[in-house]
Amino acid sequence: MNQARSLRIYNTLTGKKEIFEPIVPGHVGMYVCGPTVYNDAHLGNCRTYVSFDVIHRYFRLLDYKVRYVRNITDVGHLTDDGEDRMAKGSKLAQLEPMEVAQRYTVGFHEMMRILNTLPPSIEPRATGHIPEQIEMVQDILDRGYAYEKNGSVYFNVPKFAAENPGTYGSVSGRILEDLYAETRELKSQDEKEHPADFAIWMKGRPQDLMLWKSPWSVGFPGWHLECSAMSTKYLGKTFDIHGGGNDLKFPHHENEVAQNFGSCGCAPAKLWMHANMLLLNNKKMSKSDGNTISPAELFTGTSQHTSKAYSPMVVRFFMLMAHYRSTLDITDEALLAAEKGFKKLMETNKILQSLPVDSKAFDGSENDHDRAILELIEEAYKGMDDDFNTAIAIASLNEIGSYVHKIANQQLPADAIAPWVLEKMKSTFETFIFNIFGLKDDSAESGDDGTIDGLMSLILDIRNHARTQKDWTTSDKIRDTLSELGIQVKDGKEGVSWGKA
RNA sequence: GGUUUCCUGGCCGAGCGGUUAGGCACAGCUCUGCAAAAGCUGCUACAGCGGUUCGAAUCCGCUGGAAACCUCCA
Repeated sequence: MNQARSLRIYNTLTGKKEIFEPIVPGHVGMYVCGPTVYNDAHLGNCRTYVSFDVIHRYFRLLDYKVRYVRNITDVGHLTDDGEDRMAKGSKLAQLEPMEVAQRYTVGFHEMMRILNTLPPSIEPRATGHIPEQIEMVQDILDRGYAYEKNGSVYFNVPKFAAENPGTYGSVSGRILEDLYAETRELKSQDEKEHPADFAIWMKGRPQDLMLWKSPWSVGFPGWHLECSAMSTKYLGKTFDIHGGGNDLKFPHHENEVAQNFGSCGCAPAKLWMHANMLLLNNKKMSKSDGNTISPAELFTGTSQHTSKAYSPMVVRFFMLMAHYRSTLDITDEALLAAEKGFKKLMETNKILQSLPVDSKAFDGSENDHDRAILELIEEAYKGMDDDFNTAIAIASLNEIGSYVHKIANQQLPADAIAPWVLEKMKSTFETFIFNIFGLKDDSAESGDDGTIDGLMSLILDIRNHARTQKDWTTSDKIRDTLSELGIQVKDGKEGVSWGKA
């Protein structure tokens, strides 16, 4: 696998798929907006990070050196009542703000681990980059795109937009005139010269808990500044990809672009990627309005919205069945279908890997089956090349799986497929399932050291013996009892196997 | 109110002008002591109405429905 493949990625800035061309050949710099750690990660967050995890993994598969930066925001986001989120969380729980941040950061990491996402290369925290943010505020002031009022500093949107045509609104598609018309008089905007302006430094009030010294006041950085400052620090002024959830387009990403542009005169990212929302009850999942399922509820089956528990890998697979730019509706039926599909794919892979390869029969020949399979393999990669279309890739694997079963069931002779093609099928499955999709077999976990396998093989041995004696009472009792325990006995042509139902 | 997106078979979901996407469910068959598992076969849909085109789910217009953003959210 190499970078010769032509990768097309949808760019929010242009509204089109573009051929990906890295700024530095062989390298990818990618920044993804991370979570604000003031409460538990919810499933919507997970979908975005799973999406970017697959993107990260695919770049790596293509042999790019990826620097993947995903921040932790542990300061600076105000709630609608004007209170800092971190402060609010800490007051409720009688904790230091950093205790709140720490608790939920740990929880977030744990969730990312459970969902088998690779860690980012750098995970900077907003509170660890206050000097960088102050510096950026100063740069913006120096370039004349901000003004100070009573110790707070505001970004001057109209001036910036007028002097830099085509920048403000490039991410969200918003037209400044509409913003003017629409921005009604909201509370506490008295200091702003224009309603579209936004704070890049806020003077602290007595009730604020997280405060830093700056040339303008003792206060804290603005809502969007940390991403601008940290992406610049670790990826440079202009880098390849900036990603995040769809709901961050405005105002967060729009203002980020303005800040970066305003401080250095250049665009931060060439390519902006946005993952779409996870839906529940046909509405966006949202922690603020309670329309949400926590991952824990999903994994334990305690949500009112689901009939049973779904494993993290089933949830991950469910997410991959849809394209990252589509909204995805979470329903019990859809999860059930994903669970079946996931188990079948994993089972198919097991069977495939156990098929013997007759290496001496290599003669470079191809028949129709071979060509069809090679075509399907190519389609799986083409799907990924086309804006990371995991749905296409999964469909292709399923079709290849059909050949696997036909051979395993001897509906197709073992030599119907050339050995080298069979080898390629094996490696393709391994690559896609584990390296690209980031799935893992979680059916057999529970820290078992082979005891269960041994017991099962003994039990199935006894059953088999009973069957040869035509002792159906005994053999059926074994099968039925195991079934009650959630273990399914599978009688195949090649012998008996078992799995958790 | 403004901006934008979406509307695909029983369900989920690809699709970006011309082939059956795929999965789940369902039905029939094969295998099997019975069953399950597995396989095979079937199930051909694109909100409605117009238009462009040799040809449209795919492009354009209108109508209807839904959602997102415009305020913190992935």
